[in-house]
Parts: sequence; structure tokens; C-alpha cells
Amino acid sequence: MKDNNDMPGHLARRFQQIAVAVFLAEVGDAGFDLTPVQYAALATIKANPGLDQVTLAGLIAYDRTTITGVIDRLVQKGLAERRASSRDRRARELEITDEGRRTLRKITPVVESAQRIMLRGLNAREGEELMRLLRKAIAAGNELSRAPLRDVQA
Amino acid sequence: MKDNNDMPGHLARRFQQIAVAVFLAEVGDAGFDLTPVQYAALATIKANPGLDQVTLAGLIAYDRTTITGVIDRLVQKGLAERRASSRDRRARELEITDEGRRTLRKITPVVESAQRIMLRGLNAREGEELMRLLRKAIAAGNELSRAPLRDVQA
DNA sequence: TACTGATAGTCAGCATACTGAGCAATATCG
DNA sequence: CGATATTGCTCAGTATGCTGACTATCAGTA
Repeated sequence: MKDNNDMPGHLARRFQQIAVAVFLAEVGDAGFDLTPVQYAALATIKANPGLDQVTLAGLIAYDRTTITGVIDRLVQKGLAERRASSRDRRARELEITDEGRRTLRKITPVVESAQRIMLRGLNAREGEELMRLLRKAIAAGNELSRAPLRDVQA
Repeated sequence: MKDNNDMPGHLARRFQQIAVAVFLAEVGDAGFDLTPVQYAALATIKANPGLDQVTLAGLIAYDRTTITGVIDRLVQKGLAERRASSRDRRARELEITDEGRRTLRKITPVVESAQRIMLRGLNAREGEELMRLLRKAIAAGNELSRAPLRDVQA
């Protein structure tokens, strides 16, 4: 009988579970109410002003049906805006607000600190190696999930 | 601006996303309707007949509030039974059914095959190293999530 | 231009996961 | 023994994530 600790699937879930808990604890302690998904979306909107929801989803590998709710909550918190696109009436253009910019600026060092805490059991070399192997495994499996990572095309 | 690919948290989410998708695809193709959580719970019940829900949760690092619903669905599918404990009237004793045993027997090779697919971008040595590093990071962060792994005490 | 297919977004439904609260039962200790 | 704390489980509420379906719009083409 194979042990859970020999199952990459189990280890993946467990590591992610800890990563989310660390993120929420650090961000919450700093006085913010933002989930990992919301942070990733907000940072990506800031880096790509005016992008539409499908492009955003592709850049951070979320399902487009999940993005709808995430944007709803960012808008409701006053951190982002969703407006109709002039070029394509189906699409929504996303913008970060000043409040969103302020939040992002204050929260980014906290998020980076959280990343270090997730790896606190590993030394620097091991942390790098873990990320390298994860990147490699993810690249090979990218198309296997419904929400693969998509580059922006020029 | 730190790239997503330098964030262990992002990589963790992405790898887990792929792992779940692979699991569901393989299990579904084999004709079964069982989620990763349900599989882990069922296998653990079989290995520890009569255990209660809190012990089960600790063995596979789930929150006890999540386990309630998971067991509901296993019972509803006829794969497990939940009965009142005689020793402690608060607790429920969990048992696998014959149907659950049959399902588990047929599904286990499929699950193991899914584990290999998740790592298909890595060679054997890299796969082992990834699992070693994940185990190490998880051990150091075990207490940081609300649902830490708990060994059974004698 | 009319038809066909693809695309952007939303929605309903289901299954994790979590927080926090509550109830019932058990354990502990003065 | 009785008050208190703890434990096992459930529930309400919220937020991912997914499948599948639907509407509106756009793009390509006969």
C-alpha cells in the first residue's frame, strides 16, 4: 500500500494548503483582507492595464468562470474597475484604482515575506531547486488543466 | 516586479491544479466518479477500520469541517458507512463497504498511474528530488495550516 | 450578405477548504 | 460530586475551482 508521502498529488495539495494558510496569515496580520487569487489578479491588472478577463485568466492560469467572481470582489472592495471595451462589446477592460495601487504597494513586501516562510524548511539552494522542479513539471502538464497558462501574444 | 514563476505559492497552486485535473481525468476515463479527497479518505478508512472523523482528518491533513461533507458523499455513494461509536457517543465510527473495497481495488492502479503522469516532465531522479523537497517543506510548515497532519497515537 | 463557427462573459450546480459558532458528550480537577 | 474545560461533530457563511450551458458578439467565408 503506497504511502501518502509517496504521492505527488498528496504532497502538492499539502504544500498548497500550507502556502495559502501562510499567505492569509501574513496578509491578515498586516491588516489586509486579500486572498492569493485576488492578489495575483490585482498585480496582473496593474502590470497590464486595460486587459480583458480572458487574457487575465490566461496570464495567471485561472479558469475564466472563476475570474468572474474574483473581479466581482475586487470591484466591490474598490480595488479594481470593470468597464465595457470600446473595441469589442463582448469584452470588459480591467483597470486598477488608486486604492488598489496603494494596497498593492503596501502588501507586496508582505507577500514576498510569505513566500519565504513557505520555504522555511529548506535552505536557499533547496528552495531554488524546488521551484525549478515545480516549473519543469508544470510546463509539461500545462495543457492538462482546463485553465492553462497563456502568454500574451503581440 | 517579481515574476509569478519565482513565487512558490503560485507554483504550488499551479502544480496542484494540474495534479487534480490529471487525477479526475484518469479516474473518469476509467469509469469512476471519485475525487482526490474522496479517494484519500476511502483508502484511509480501509487501512484504519472503525476510526473516527477527527482521526481520519488528522491522518490525511484535512479540516474536520471538510471531512463531514466528504463522508456524506462517500456514504451516499454506498462506499462507506458512518455509525455511532459505542465508546464515545459524540464520535462516529467509519467503515468501508464491500462496494467501497471493490472500487478501491479497481481504482488504485489508475491513481498510481495518475501520479506518474503528474511528473511526466521530470525524470525519475528529479521526481524523487521534488517529492523529497516537498516533504521537507511540508514538515516545516505542518503547524501553519488549520488542518495539520497528525499521527495516530498508540 | 447570410451562414457558420469561434469567442467573452455569465450563470447554475457541485465539491473542496476555510472561519467561527454552536450542541452534545466526555474528561479533568478542585 | 460538581463546575469547568475539552472534544467530536455539524452548520452557516464565504471563496476558490471546476463542468456544462447559455447569451451576445465578433470573425471568416461561401
